[in-house]
Amino acid sequence: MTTAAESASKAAGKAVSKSGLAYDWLHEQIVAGDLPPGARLVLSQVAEKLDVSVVPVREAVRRLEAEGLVTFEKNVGATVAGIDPVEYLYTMQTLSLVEGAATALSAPAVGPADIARAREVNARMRECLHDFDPVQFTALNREFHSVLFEHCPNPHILDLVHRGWNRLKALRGSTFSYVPERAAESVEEHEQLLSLIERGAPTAEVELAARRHRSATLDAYLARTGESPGFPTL
Amino acid sequence: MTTAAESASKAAGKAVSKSGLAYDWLHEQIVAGDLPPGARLVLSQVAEKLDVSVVPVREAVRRLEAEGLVTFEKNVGATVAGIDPVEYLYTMQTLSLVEGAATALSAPAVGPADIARAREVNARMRECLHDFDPVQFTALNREFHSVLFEHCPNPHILDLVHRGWNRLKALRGSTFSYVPERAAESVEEHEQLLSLIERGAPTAEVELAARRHRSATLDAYLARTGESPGFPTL
DNA sequence: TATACGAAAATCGTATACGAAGTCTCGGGG
DNA sequence: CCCCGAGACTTCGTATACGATTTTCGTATA
Repeated sequence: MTTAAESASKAAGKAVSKSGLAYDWLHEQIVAGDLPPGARLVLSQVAEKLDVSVVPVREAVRRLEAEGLVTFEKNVGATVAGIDPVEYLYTMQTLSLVEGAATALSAPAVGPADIARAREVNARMRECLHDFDPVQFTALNREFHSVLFEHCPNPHILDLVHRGWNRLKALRGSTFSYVPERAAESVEEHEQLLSLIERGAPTAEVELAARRHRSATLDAYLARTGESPGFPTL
Repeated sequence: MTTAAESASKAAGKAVSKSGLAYDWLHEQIVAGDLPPGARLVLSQVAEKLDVSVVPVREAVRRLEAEGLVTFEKNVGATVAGIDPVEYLYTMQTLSLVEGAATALSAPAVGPADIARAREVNARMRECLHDFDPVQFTALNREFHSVLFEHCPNPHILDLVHRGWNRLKALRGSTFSYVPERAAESVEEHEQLLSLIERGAPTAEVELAARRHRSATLDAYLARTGESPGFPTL
């Protein structure tokens, strides 16, 4: 018999312990959107599905809670977190902060090969613009930015960036995932960002540009919904 | 009989579950420095000391791991994290990033009463300068900055600030905790920071000042040890 | 003496079992 | 018809037990 656990293990190829297996499986399900926000996670059910006991599942859920991907209420249960609009604002603001820094800190280590790769990805994003393919566009967008921030030498900041992206990705399918008005602008800003990095612009300048690039999406979202942030912006 | 668990519970007054109890106790021990970096945490021993079983302790340790306060190696055990100098650099850099943002975002909500309180704390820091009392100075320093960033409306950023401070506090007693050359400067910069906030300076300006205030301590540390960061700074 | 090997101890990882707390349902009363 | 309470049901929280893995230490051998 082939359990869901085994296929998850095969897919990720990195689960070493059973708690790690449960974590990987749940993380994948949530980030991929198969477990939508608000979905309930019953420990015993997950345990049975993965053919493990509840203890490792419990541990996995607590880890996901620490990442902000699920909320865990005492004696009630775990639910996939995320649909609160204000939470979206917080996440975007935090991501704009840490991603801006990560991109700036990465910049000196970004070589011509990385630049070329990013340009290629950006070109494909342009195509998605014509084809009206938001899903692919979103995926490419993450790939583009990954190239720019993955060389960040500070692992803490890099980890925060990953967490922010994962939180956002978990919201795909919800209202916030894609702001059409921003898509075209975004592709242009990507080009400007690459130019800055290519010419070795000062760290502060790259940081500001990268931060603005993201917070502009937040602004567009706010403009579209007609909401006011209700708190200061960076 | 009075167990260590009960006294910890009484001290914090917030432990609801046993895993929460174990977490609180370990967190307090680590942050207070009673469990120095490198100390080994054996689950069964901690469990016995707190008069609970190993399962809640295990969960507490994983939570602490997520915060970066302990490292947990498979089939080996948990140790209190922290003495690596490069790790100190990463932590300080991250803290300078998030604390700068938190302070800037707090600024509009900081009222005259807060300002007055901060001034009072800063005055006491001046006294510590004369009395050569680094421990008290460090404590007051945290209190001072708490007043400035605790109004941060974004809970994610605020949480990151708390984590950073806790990590640093856990290192007290190690080489990094106190940079004498910075103490005097620091008190002056506090005054400048208060002036900025008092007059309602732009968010970006407050952020930069708060960030610089912290990263300057990092620079002083590097200057003293003669080390080079080996990676870009913000 | 240094090193390789093996057994024993220590410690973690997980399964199972039971108790505690919360939630839902259904029946009775207003 | 609506409100409310007792019971059962669901789900988490923790304890205990056992297996798996690593480390340690003694011993024999080159």
